[in-house]
Amino acid sequence: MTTVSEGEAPATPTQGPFSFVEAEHEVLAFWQKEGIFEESLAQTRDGAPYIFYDGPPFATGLPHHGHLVASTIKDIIPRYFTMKGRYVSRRFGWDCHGLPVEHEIDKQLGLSAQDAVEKLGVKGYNDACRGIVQRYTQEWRSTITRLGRWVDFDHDYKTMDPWFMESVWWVVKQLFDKGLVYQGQKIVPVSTALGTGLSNFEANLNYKEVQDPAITVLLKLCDEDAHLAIWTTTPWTVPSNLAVCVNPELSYAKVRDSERNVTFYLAEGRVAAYGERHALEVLEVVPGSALAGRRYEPAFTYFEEQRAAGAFTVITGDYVTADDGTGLVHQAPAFGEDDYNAFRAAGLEAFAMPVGLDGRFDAQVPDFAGQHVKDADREIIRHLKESGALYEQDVIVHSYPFCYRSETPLIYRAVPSWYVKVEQLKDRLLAANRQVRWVPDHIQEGRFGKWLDGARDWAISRNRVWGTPLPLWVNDETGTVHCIGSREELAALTGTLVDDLHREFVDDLTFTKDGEPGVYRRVPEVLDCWFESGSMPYAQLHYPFENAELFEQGFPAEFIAEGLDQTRGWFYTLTVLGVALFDQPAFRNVIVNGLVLAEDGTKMSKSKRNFTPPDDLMERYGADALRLYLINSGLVRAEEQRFSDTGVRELTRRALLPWYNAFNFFHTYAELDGFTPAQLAEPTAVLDRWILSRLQTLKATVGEEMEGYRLYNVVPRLFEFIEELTNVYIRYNRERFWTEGPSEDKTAAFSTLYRALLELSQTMAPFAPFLSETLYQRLRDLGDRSALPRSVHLCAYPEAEAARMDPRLEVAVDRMQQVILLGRQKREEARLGLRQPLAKLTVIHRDGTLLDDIRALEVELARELNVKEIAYSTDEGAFIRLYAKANFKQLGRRLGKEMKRYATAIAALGPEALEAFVETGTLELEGERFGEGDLEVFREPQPATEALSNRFITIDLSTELTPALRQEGLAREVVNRIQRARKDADFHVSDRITVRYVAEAPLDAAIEAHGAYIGGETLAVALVPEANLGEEATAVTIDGAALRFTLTREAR
RNA sequence: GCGGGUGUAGCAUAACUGGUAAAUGCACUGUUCUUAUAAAGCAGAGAUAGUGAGUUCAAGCCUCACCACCCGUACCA
Repeated sequence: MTTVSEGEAPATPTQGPFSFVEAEHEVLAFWQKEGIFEESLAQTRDGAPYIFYDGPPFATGLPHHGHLVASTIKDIIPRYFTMKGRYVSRRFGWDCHGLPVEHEIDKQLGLSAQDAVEKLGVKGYNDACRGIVQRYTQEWRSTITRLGRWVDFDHDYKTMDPWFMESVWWVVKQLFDKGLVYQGQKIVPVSTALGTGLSNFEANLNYKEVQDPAITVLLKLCDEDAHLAIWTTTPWTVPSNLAVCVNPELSYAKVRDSERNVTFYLAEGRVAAYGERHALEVLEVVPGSALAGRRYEPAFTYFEEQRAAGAFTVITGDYVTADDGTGLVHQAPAFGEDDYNAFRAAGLEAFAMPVGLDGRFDAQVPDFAGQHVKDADREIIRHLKESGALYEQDVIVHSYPFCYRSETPLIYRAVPSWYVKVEQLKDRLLAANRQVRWVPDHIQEGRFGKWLDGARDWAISRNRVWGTPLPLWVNDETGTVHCIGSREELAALTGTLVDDLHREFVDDLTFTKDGEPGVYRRVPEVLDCWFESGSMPYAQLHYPFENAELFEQGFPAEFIAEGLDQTRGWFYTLTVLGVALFDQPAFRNVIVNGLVLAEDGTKMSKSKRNFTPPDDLMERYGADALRLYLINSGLVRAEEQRFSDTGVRELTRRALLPWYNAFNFFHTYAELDGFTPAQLAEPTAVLDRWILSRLQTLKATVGEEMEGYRLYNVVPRLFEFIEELTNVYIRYNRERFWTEGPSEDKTAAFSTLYRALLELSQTMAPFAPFLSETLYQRLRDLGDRSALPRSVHLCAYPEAEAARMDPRLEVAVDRMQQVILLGRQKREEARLGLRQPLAKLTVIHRDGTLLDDIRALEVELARELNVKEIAYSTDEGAFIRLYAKANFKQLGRRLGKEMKRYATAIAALGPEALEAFVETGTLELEGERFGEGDLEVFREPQPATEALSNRFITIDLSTELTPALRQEGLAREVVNRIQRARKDADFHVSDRITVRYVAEAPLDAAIEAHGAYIGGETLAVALVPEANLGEEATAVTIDGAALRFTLTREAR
């Protein structure tokens, strides 16, 4: 064993504690000052393009944890492929239109959208929206940049840019020309207080338990003296009743109520329920199909003219059940989506819409005109009672959606709407989806595939103001629709060339066509903002007006990444438009991230303050730690995850800190020794070759995982490598770096550690871009700076080198570590601390080559286990016995049902049979022949030996203590106590001391015998026995013997 | 209600095409250690794998049912 026996102990690094956060800020400044991002693009400009689409976030809020996850992914993949030589342009996008912005305005003004537009005008309203859209851009830019994401903010795209909007118009026209656009009615939740339709999402925000009337109404059949019994909780829709729906598969009973003297039909399954309150006699049971097509008289006569269009007929629908009500469903197609769909399915044209967006009846229903529908319920019920149509009146408690802003009940109501025929595209959508690699893959057939499977036509129009106007002009006489696909076309038709396409610029533009009566006027709607984000691949390039070549090269995109919530959002709209326009998916690879929850498992919520804001987090732990934490979680495969600040800290502790410390160790001694990369030498030492082999494995596996977009497999590999680098390589090799004067071995050690640290920084650069850069720069500073690129991010991604791989060596080191484990175990059993030297360790394995490999690691082994001598033996028989287990995987396939029997027989095999098997490699047992690999042979110690083994290797450690060993152990204990006292006294590591002591036997003899050793270890110039030590002396007990001593610092 | 996902030690996570002592980190208990480390090393204890059934020589993994949680969708007469 070598120790630093004389001279100065190497100085510890002089800098204060390393601050990851500060270092990251320095790196950010460096990147910016030197234009490294731009350089990385310039450098790869001629490489194969790797197209990445950035999904635009809404510009109305600040970035939250979910954005950090997506941004981390969106940074890692592009950085990786850039280092692979691909040209990865990245521009940031902003989603500017849509409800959130309008809500902000409405909130500011305290007005409903309708009132606000009335007050400000379309132009004023849009100007207000425009004004707030960019409110948070600076915060976004700073947070995203702080996270280390490289993306071009200066050449961003905004969905409100006129050129972007023009491409969106072009997209609409493509669909229009393909006959995929039509007008229909969409049943939407309407807030009558705000006078506007809401999205389903908004409607879902505020459900309440309420009481509503539930009435049963009888409708007289035309061809029979009987009625149809319908049940509804919205009496106000009864005046608009146009049909009754039955399930053709259900049985319906014709019953007679003798008290009321009335006959009616209801589902057979509901007879019992109604029978509880009425005396009912079943006259006849018929299938629903028998009722289909029959006509009846409506309860109100306001829409008599609709009879010609097929109204007041019994239609059929599968959705009808006999779970509640009467099993006959009242149909008001203007007020229910099911109703509307059933009407379309039945091919009925009839339609009645007597209610305005304010929820009031209009003149079509004179009896209730001007009344709000909810207020009219009572009077309608009274009318029905008076006419005798009301059979039963009840109250039901159910959950019902309320407007989340005005707290009034929502109503469902038809709004004329423009649609894209998605259903017609379904097969092609599914085919396109099959060409996409999803991470995680279950989304392809699961969530997303199922969503496509159930796709409905897409309502793309919104009755809003702030958005891209729907480019449809309708002839006010003929009803002919003209779709405009560019500013130029608009100019050609209207004579006005506009710079902006928002409503205030195009609403008033009209045109006529030769030989056609009437004037073409624009429809009032704007586009669903999802249509715009779906158009992003084309519109961000202003395709086809500009960049046609660039676009065609880069479509579909190689890669996108967004949250699971985009299944119905961006993923969907991208796919629909990609298929509609080009019959292709819009992206080839997609990583879907999951929802970030607060630490308590609930949603992150600003009001609950159950999370640390992203910026604070990064200033406390650093962005690298955060990035690694995020990608080491289920978040990068669409699983939800509780976010824990301590988890981020943990990443620092487990990965970044040991990594930095490994570097710091290297750097300290490299500087002292003047090591430069110019001296780089090929190592020969076993552990050198070993750690470099492990480095190759790291590079190979990380590369593989990245090609499969499995970010979640990277950090575990990093942990492994860091662990081996610090706790094996450096720990076992420390002394090689301490030795004084030049030596080949020292140069090899420096070379190895340099190479490992340099390539580690390159391998980790996409994931932990800051620390990688910091360490890379400091490694680069050691030698000729021009020999390496200016930034780690300008390096080529390192590839595994086959020549440096040495699997056999990796096994040997693994076995050595097992020997160390076994040795410590043995010491533990014998209650012998590591400070007590032991005489001899014997490593036992029948394979002499393996023992030779281990012999190469003898120095390290002896030091780690504190033994004087190491012996090797291939004579396993003397120490252990063999036992065997069947290799289930291999044999199970061959033996099938016989497996169990043979497994038992194999387990019962004696040592002799196994010796023979190991010798010859074959074995015959109950008529079955077993070869190499069929059995797994394990070792266990012979009873009555001191040996210890695990499944792979065996040791024998002599635990006998000679007086000499004992004395040496005591000397080490003394060293330990003196060192602790030095530390307590705050002496510098290089301070010389004098020790005065008084010791009982046998300590006194040990100190005398090993005085030189003790002095060397503790830097004591003298060890002086001193009988009269003062009170202040340190008193300790070693092995029952007392020792008192004082330390005096020598003048330097 | 419907569709999808998840359920592994106190907590957070892992395991190749089903293959036989269920892995890791934190926390816990014990222990060791001054010369890179905001410490670290080693050992130990702790899991009826949500519950129940099925398929199989063999199930944490496949199938079915149920339960719980999450997401989406619908709330409808």
